[in-house]
Amino acid sequence: MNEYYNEHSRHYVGVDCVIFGLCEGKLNILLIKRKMMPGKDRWSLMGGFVEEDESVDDAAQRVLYQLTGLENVYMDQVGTFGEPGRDPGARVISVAYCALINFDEHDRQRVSDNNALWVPLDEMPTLAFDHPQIVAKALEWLREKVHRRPIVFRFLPELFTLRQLQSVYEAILGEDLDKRNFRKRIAEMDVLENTGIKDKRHSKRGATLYKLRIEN
Amino acid sequence: MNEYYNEHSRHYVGVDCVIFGLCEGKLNILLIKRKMMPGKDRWSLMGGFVEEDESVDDAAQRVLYQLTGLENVYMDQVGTFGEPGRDPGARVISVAYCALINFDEHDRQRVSDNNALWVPLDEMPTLAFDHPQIVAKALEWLREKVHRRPIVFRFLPELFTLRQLQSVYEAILGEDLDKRNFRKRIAEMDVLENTGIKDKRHSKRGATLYKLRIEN
DNA sequence: TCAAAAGTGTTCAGGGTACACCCATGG
DNA sequence: CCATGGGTGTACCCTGAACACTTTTGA
Repeated sequence: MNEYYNEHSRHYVGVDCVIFGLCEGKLNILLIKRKMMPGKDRWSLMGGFVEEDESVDDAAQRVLYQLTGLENVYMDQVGTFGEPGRDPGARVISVAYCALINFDEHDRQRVSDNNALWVPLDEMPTLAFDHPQIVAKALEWLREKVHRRPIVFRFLPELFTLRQLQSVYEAILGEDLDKRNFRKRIAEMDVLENTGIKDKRHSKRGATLYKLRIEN
Repeated sequence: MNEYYNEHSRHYVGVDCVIFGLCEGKLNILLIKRKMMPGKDRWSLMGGFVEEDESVDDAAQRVLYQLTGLENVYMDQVGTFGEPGRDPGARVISVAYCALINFDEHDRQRVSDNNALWVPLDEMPTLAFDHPQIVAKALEWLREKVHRRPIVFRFLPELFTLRQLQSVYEAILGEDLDKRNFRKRIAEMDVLENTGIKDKRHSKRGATLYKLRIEN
């Protein structure tokens, strides 16, 4: 390390995770009620700091693991937030990440240990700091991405019915979709494999269970 | 500041600017030849550090100003790069920004003072560090954004002809466009104002000069 | 008068949307 | 035998792509 670097300031760098999951047919977000200052008792995103020899992406994965017990989850950056006053406790530059997880696979014990709660998007409380902007940006990112990439499967179990899949899209986009058009579009995507198994939990006839073809 | 923060590491945070401009009908990028280690004598993006009470966005604007003399330029984040080894000199987490500038308005003196050069995209040398990935991401960002927002006007002077505008799109997208379809699409965008002035520098008949309507 | 760039509409194909009925089965 | 959710095809519209000729005027 040479003088060139020493002239400059160093900063705390954080990651904040916008964690989405599907619960009872609604898009939910995982929030924590802060136990510490700053922002004590206010709702916020789960965050953490980037440590010495850790990449920023790894820090996000670590924070997600800590809260949900999930590893190797698909996460994407939604933006970096670097206003000097954004965290009233200290200058923290934060990189925001978005994660899509399968609600049924996460570790509920960890969630409650972290004082966290799943909240439907339409009942979201006002968040601390600049977290409202972060969530807004994450949602925008999600709605745009959904049109281009088969990412919604992250919300579902390995096997799922077309009705379930449609519900996920409807929850994300916030609008009802036409069943026939939806199925046609999915078929054109050509990413599903019919398992031949029927799920009779929700109908007498039984709905075909599909899974995502491996390459996706 | 409390103990909660003190347990964590602090990092140098940088900004790297991918600066695009249009020169002789080609999309160019502004690169510097590094005068210092690490990466001495190699080509790279113009960068800088985020200082104590400066927002990350402001740091990017400052770096852009230093190199081009331009202020209040439209810049957008293209991503944050945080692998521990990305800068061999020290751990630097870098936020990459993309700027679209009007080539004719920039300060050439500053560019040469900074040992910088405009390079057409198709003649770009191999860049130092992870800058090749940064540029790739910026280009992807630009090509996608162009479809959705009227941003290409940033490359042009206040008054411009439709032919000029079409050339900008062609340079960005890397393909020729149909003149009539192009004009129809632009008309539908409904963001241009006909000034009634003719530019006779390139044709005897003269091409109508347009300008962007203020609200955009 | 001609070379050189500006300007202008129509046709066609493909994708997206609207829409209604039969199927299988458990109770 | 019927209520419940699963599954399927067609007609229309609109957007995006292909395509060629007339206008103006300085040299």
